[in-house]
Amino acid sequence: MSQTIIEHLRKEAINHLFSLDTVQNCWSIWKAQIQQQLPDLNAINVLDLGDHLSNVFRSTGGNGRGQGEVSGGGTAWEALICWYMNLCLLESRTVVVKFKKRLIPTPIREALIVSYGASPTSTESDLVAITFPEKEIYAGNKLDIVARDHAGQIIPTTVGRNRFNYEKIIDSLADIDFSDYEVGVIQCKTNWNDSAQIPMLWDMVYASEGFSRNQISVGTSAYKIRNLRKFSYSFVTVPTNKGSFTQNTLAVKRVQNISGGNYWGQASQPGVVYSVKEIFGRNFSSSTSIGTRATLNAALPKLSQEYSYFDLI
DNA sequence: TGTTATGTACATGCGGTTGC
DNA sequence: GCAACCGCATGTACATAACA
Repeated sequence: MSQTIIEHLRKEAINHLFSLDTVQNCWSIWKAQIQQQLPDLNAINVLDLGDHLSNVFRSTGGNGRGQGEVSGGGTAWEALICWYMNLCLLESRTVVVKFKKRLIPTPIREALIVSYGASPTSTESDLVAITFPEKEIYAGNKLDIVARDHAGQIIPTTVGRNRFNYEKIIDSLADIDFSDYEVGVIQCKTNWNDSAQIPMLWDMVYASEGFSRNQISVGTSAYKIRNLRKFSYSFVTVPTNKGSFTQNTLAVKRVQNISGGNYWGQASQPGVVYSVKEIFGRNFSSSTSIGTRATLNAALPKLSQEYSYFDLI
């Protein structure tokens, strides 16, 4: 079956999620919760899952790998958001990847590196949303892609036992088309208190692109985020901590103005926080020419076959 | 002025990833 | 396969504001 390089990456990204112990332990419970919210499988219902993700996440609270007891629970939240976003973005040009070196094109990874003096500090291991250019090569069969390395040699499309040569090819394509790529970093946190200053500060650093006096720099000489078509930084929280969230809460103020916006897994609260389902319209509107809803409606019937790796049906 | 309520910051221990 | 490193969540201590 033919597959685009974009859908190849999406499948790899989702398979990676399911390989995590944390996800495996939670998935059967989450799946039941998610299916409850989908009486009928259509784009509106799938997108509206965003209003219920916090409840889905909390449903695995008490069974040993609880978000309350075990540190590292943030992994579970990140994975859930990653799964949800990729489902909603099916067949669009945007893929959300939980930070894994092998899956992120090198040029993009380098553009996100923040250096403090001589030491590079990579961005934290959060989600990276990559919107690929609207070009023929990304829409066709991945095995038909003709890409060349720095020496001008054609890169073979498969290596080893017929494995798609993803890393080499995507590095080459991302290098050539760098200025047509859009990148969104999505910082996931389960709580919403002082930790909100982390995304706030990172957003400032990225927005400033470094402070020469303090030898802080963003990206490498070859790849800068300002050369991307678009860059955004977003914050998505559950949140697990108690408390009221109003326009005046410090934690809210901290993330209210970050470039990609702030979201949670519940219904939007005007002036305070958006439901995570709004992230598509706000940050990834260019990912499809006919709109997220229409694209998704066309893709959903294939969920039981071609896209069975989502393990929803 | 003393007490209570609210909000913010810190310290600890553990899981996941990456490099060797 | 192993070990080191990095980032995460929670509980609690601390600071300040509100109130009697």
